Amino acid sequence: MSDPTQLAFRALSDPTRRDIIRILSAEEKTIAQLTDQFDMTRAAVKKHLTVLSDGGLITVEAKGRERINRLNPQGLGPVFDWLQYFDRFWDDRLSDLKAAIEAPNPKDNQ
Amino acid sequence: MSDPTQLAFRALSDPTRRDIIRILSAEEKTIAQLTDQFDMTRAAVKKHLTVLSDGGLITVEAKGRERINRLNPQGLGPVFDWLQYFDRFWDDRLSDLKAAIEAPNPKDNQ
DNA sequence: TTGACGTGATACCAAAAGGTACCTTAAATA
DNA sequence: TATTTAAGGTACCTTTTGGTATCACGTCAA
Repeated sequence: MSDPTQLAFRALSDPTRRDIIRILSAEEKTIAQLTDQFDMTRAAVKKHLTVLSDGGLITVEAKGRERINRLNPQGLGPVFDWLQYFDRFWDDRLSDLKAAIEAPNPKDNQ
Repeated sequence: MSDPTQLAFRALSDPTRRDIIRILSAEEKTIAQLTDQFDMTRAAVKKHLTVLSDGGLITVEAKGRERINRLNPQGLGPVFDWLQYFDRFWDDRLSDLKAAIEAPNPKDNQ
């Protein structure tokens, strides 16, 4: 399966994965650090991270023996693209969001 | 399972269901009419409709022996609520969307 | 270099998801 | 009323998913 939209929606469909995303939105974490916050094994957390990575929602950087997991906000792009289809139901107000999302380098103010 | 956010994300996690939502955004349909547009049985389509209904994304009206399936745009509310958490990554521009979504009676212009 | 630690990979299991087949029920109509 | 047709319900099958257990590998530090 390689459709980015499907991969992103799938990644968001699990509550643990949504929690991980929230945690990573505050601070980058290693797998072990994330595991501390859940009642499951490291292997299970790592599987979720793989799904999130496949969905483009996080990036992983190997650093020594650790793996630093970071949120990739742009990964939500396909989700917003899809949702944007429903513009008409909200009077095109959703278009504003779409434009905002697509602005380059979301995190810095340009 | 009864968490509205989870039910909505789950409903969106399948490509067939997202297609159904798009179709219903153009026009209301019976189960049989929807089945015509997919390569699967009516029972399978009906299962997807049940998931969409559980997720609050569609409404179903019994009309004689038929069931009229309609899009319920407000059902996307919990999804936007969740996504809104990431405001800061887009400079609070996502807040505008949130406000738009939460305006009463989205479909009529008030 | 030895050991502890963080991770990757694999095998395995249970439950959920997506699908079909079949039967029943309800409504429109001849 | 009898027939046809659309829909619901249930049982069942297969694949995927979420989880554990276990072992191997690379890296850091004593």
